[in-house]
Amino acid sequence: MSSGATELGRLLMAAHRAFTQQGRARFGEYGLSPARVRLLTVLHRSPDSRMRDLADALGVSGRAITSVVDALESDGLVERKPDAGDRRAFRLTLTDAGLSAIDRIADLQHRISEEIFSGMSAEDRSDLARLLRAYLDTTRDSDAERPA
Amino acid sequence: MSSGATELGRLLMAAHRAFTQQGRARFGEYGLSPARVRLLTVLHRSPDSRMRDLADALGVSGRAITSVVDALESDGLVERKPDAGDRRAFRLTLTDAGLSAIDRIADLQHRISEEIFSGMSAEDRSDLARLLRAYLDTTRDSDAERPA
DNA sequence: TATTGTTATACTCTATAACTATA
DNA sequence: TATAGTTATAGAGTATAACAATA
Repeated sequence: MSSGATELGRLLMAAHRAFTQQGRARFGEYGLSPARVRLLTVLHRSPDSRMRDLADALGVSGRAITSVVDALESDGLVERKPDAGDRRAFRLTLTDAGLSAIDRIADLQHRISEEIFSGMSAEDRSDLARLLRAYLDTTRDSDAERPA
Repeated sequence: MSSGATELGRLLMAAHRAFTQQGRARFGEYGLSPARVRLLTVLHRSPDSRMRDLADALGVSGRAITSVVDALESDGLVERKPDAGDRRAFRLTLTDAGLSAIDRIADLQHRISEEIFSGMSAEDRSDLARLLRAYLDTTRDSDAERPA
């Protein structure tokens, strides 16, 4: 079954596309693009992160972080604050509006996901989640081996 | 377990990201961006498509198709040919170089997928493929109900 | 010297709107 | 009138490279 893996890749791409095309419009109503949602989510999990660390966590260039943070800051969702121990760096914090955005994101993710996965049985959903987690674990390992 | 669906959405996003970040660089070496790969693949499955039909199949605007086709045509991978029955329209065909690109795409997808999913057992991989297919079936149904 | 974050610049992908040529 | 595809224009997201300030 040598084409199994190829098929998996295609399925993963197709599933992602189906999922995001449903969600993009809903998030867009609140000015929440995928890149902004990802940065806010990571920042919420790791408060007071430096921009450099966010770039690493998100797997993008430092330049990309500047753009997204500029946009989020001008929308009042995050704030740059000087790093006490390193005057080159900024610490990012979520404003109250940013925390509200986090709530809205969680709510939207919940509702959209419920809608979108409602056609699958509970068992299939939990199996799918388990297998995706297993996949992510293996890629994280191979990433570590391949620091490039 | 009301957060199961939310978790699934996040996992799907993360898995897609892990997958594409591995593949993007490899495809990029051949000038094959995601949008170009998708168009070539759809065109290969539906030869002599009109641009309008490609836009619908890919779920993007007509404008986006013009850009991608311009790029592919200037790289010599596709050709615009007049539609015999409708002088407003073009039929797209893959050139020999385009067919070679299709072969390269298949080969790369195969190799990358093998690498990336090699950490999972054969059983987990086939289960994951089955569940992704099940998910895609349900979204295709709900798309049909929601022609928007 | 190395690192943090910025500015400068450019590319891909996408969108809407106005337009031309046809249907 | 409606449709196929284009040009004009714009915006998000990303990248590399050169730079400033700091480590």
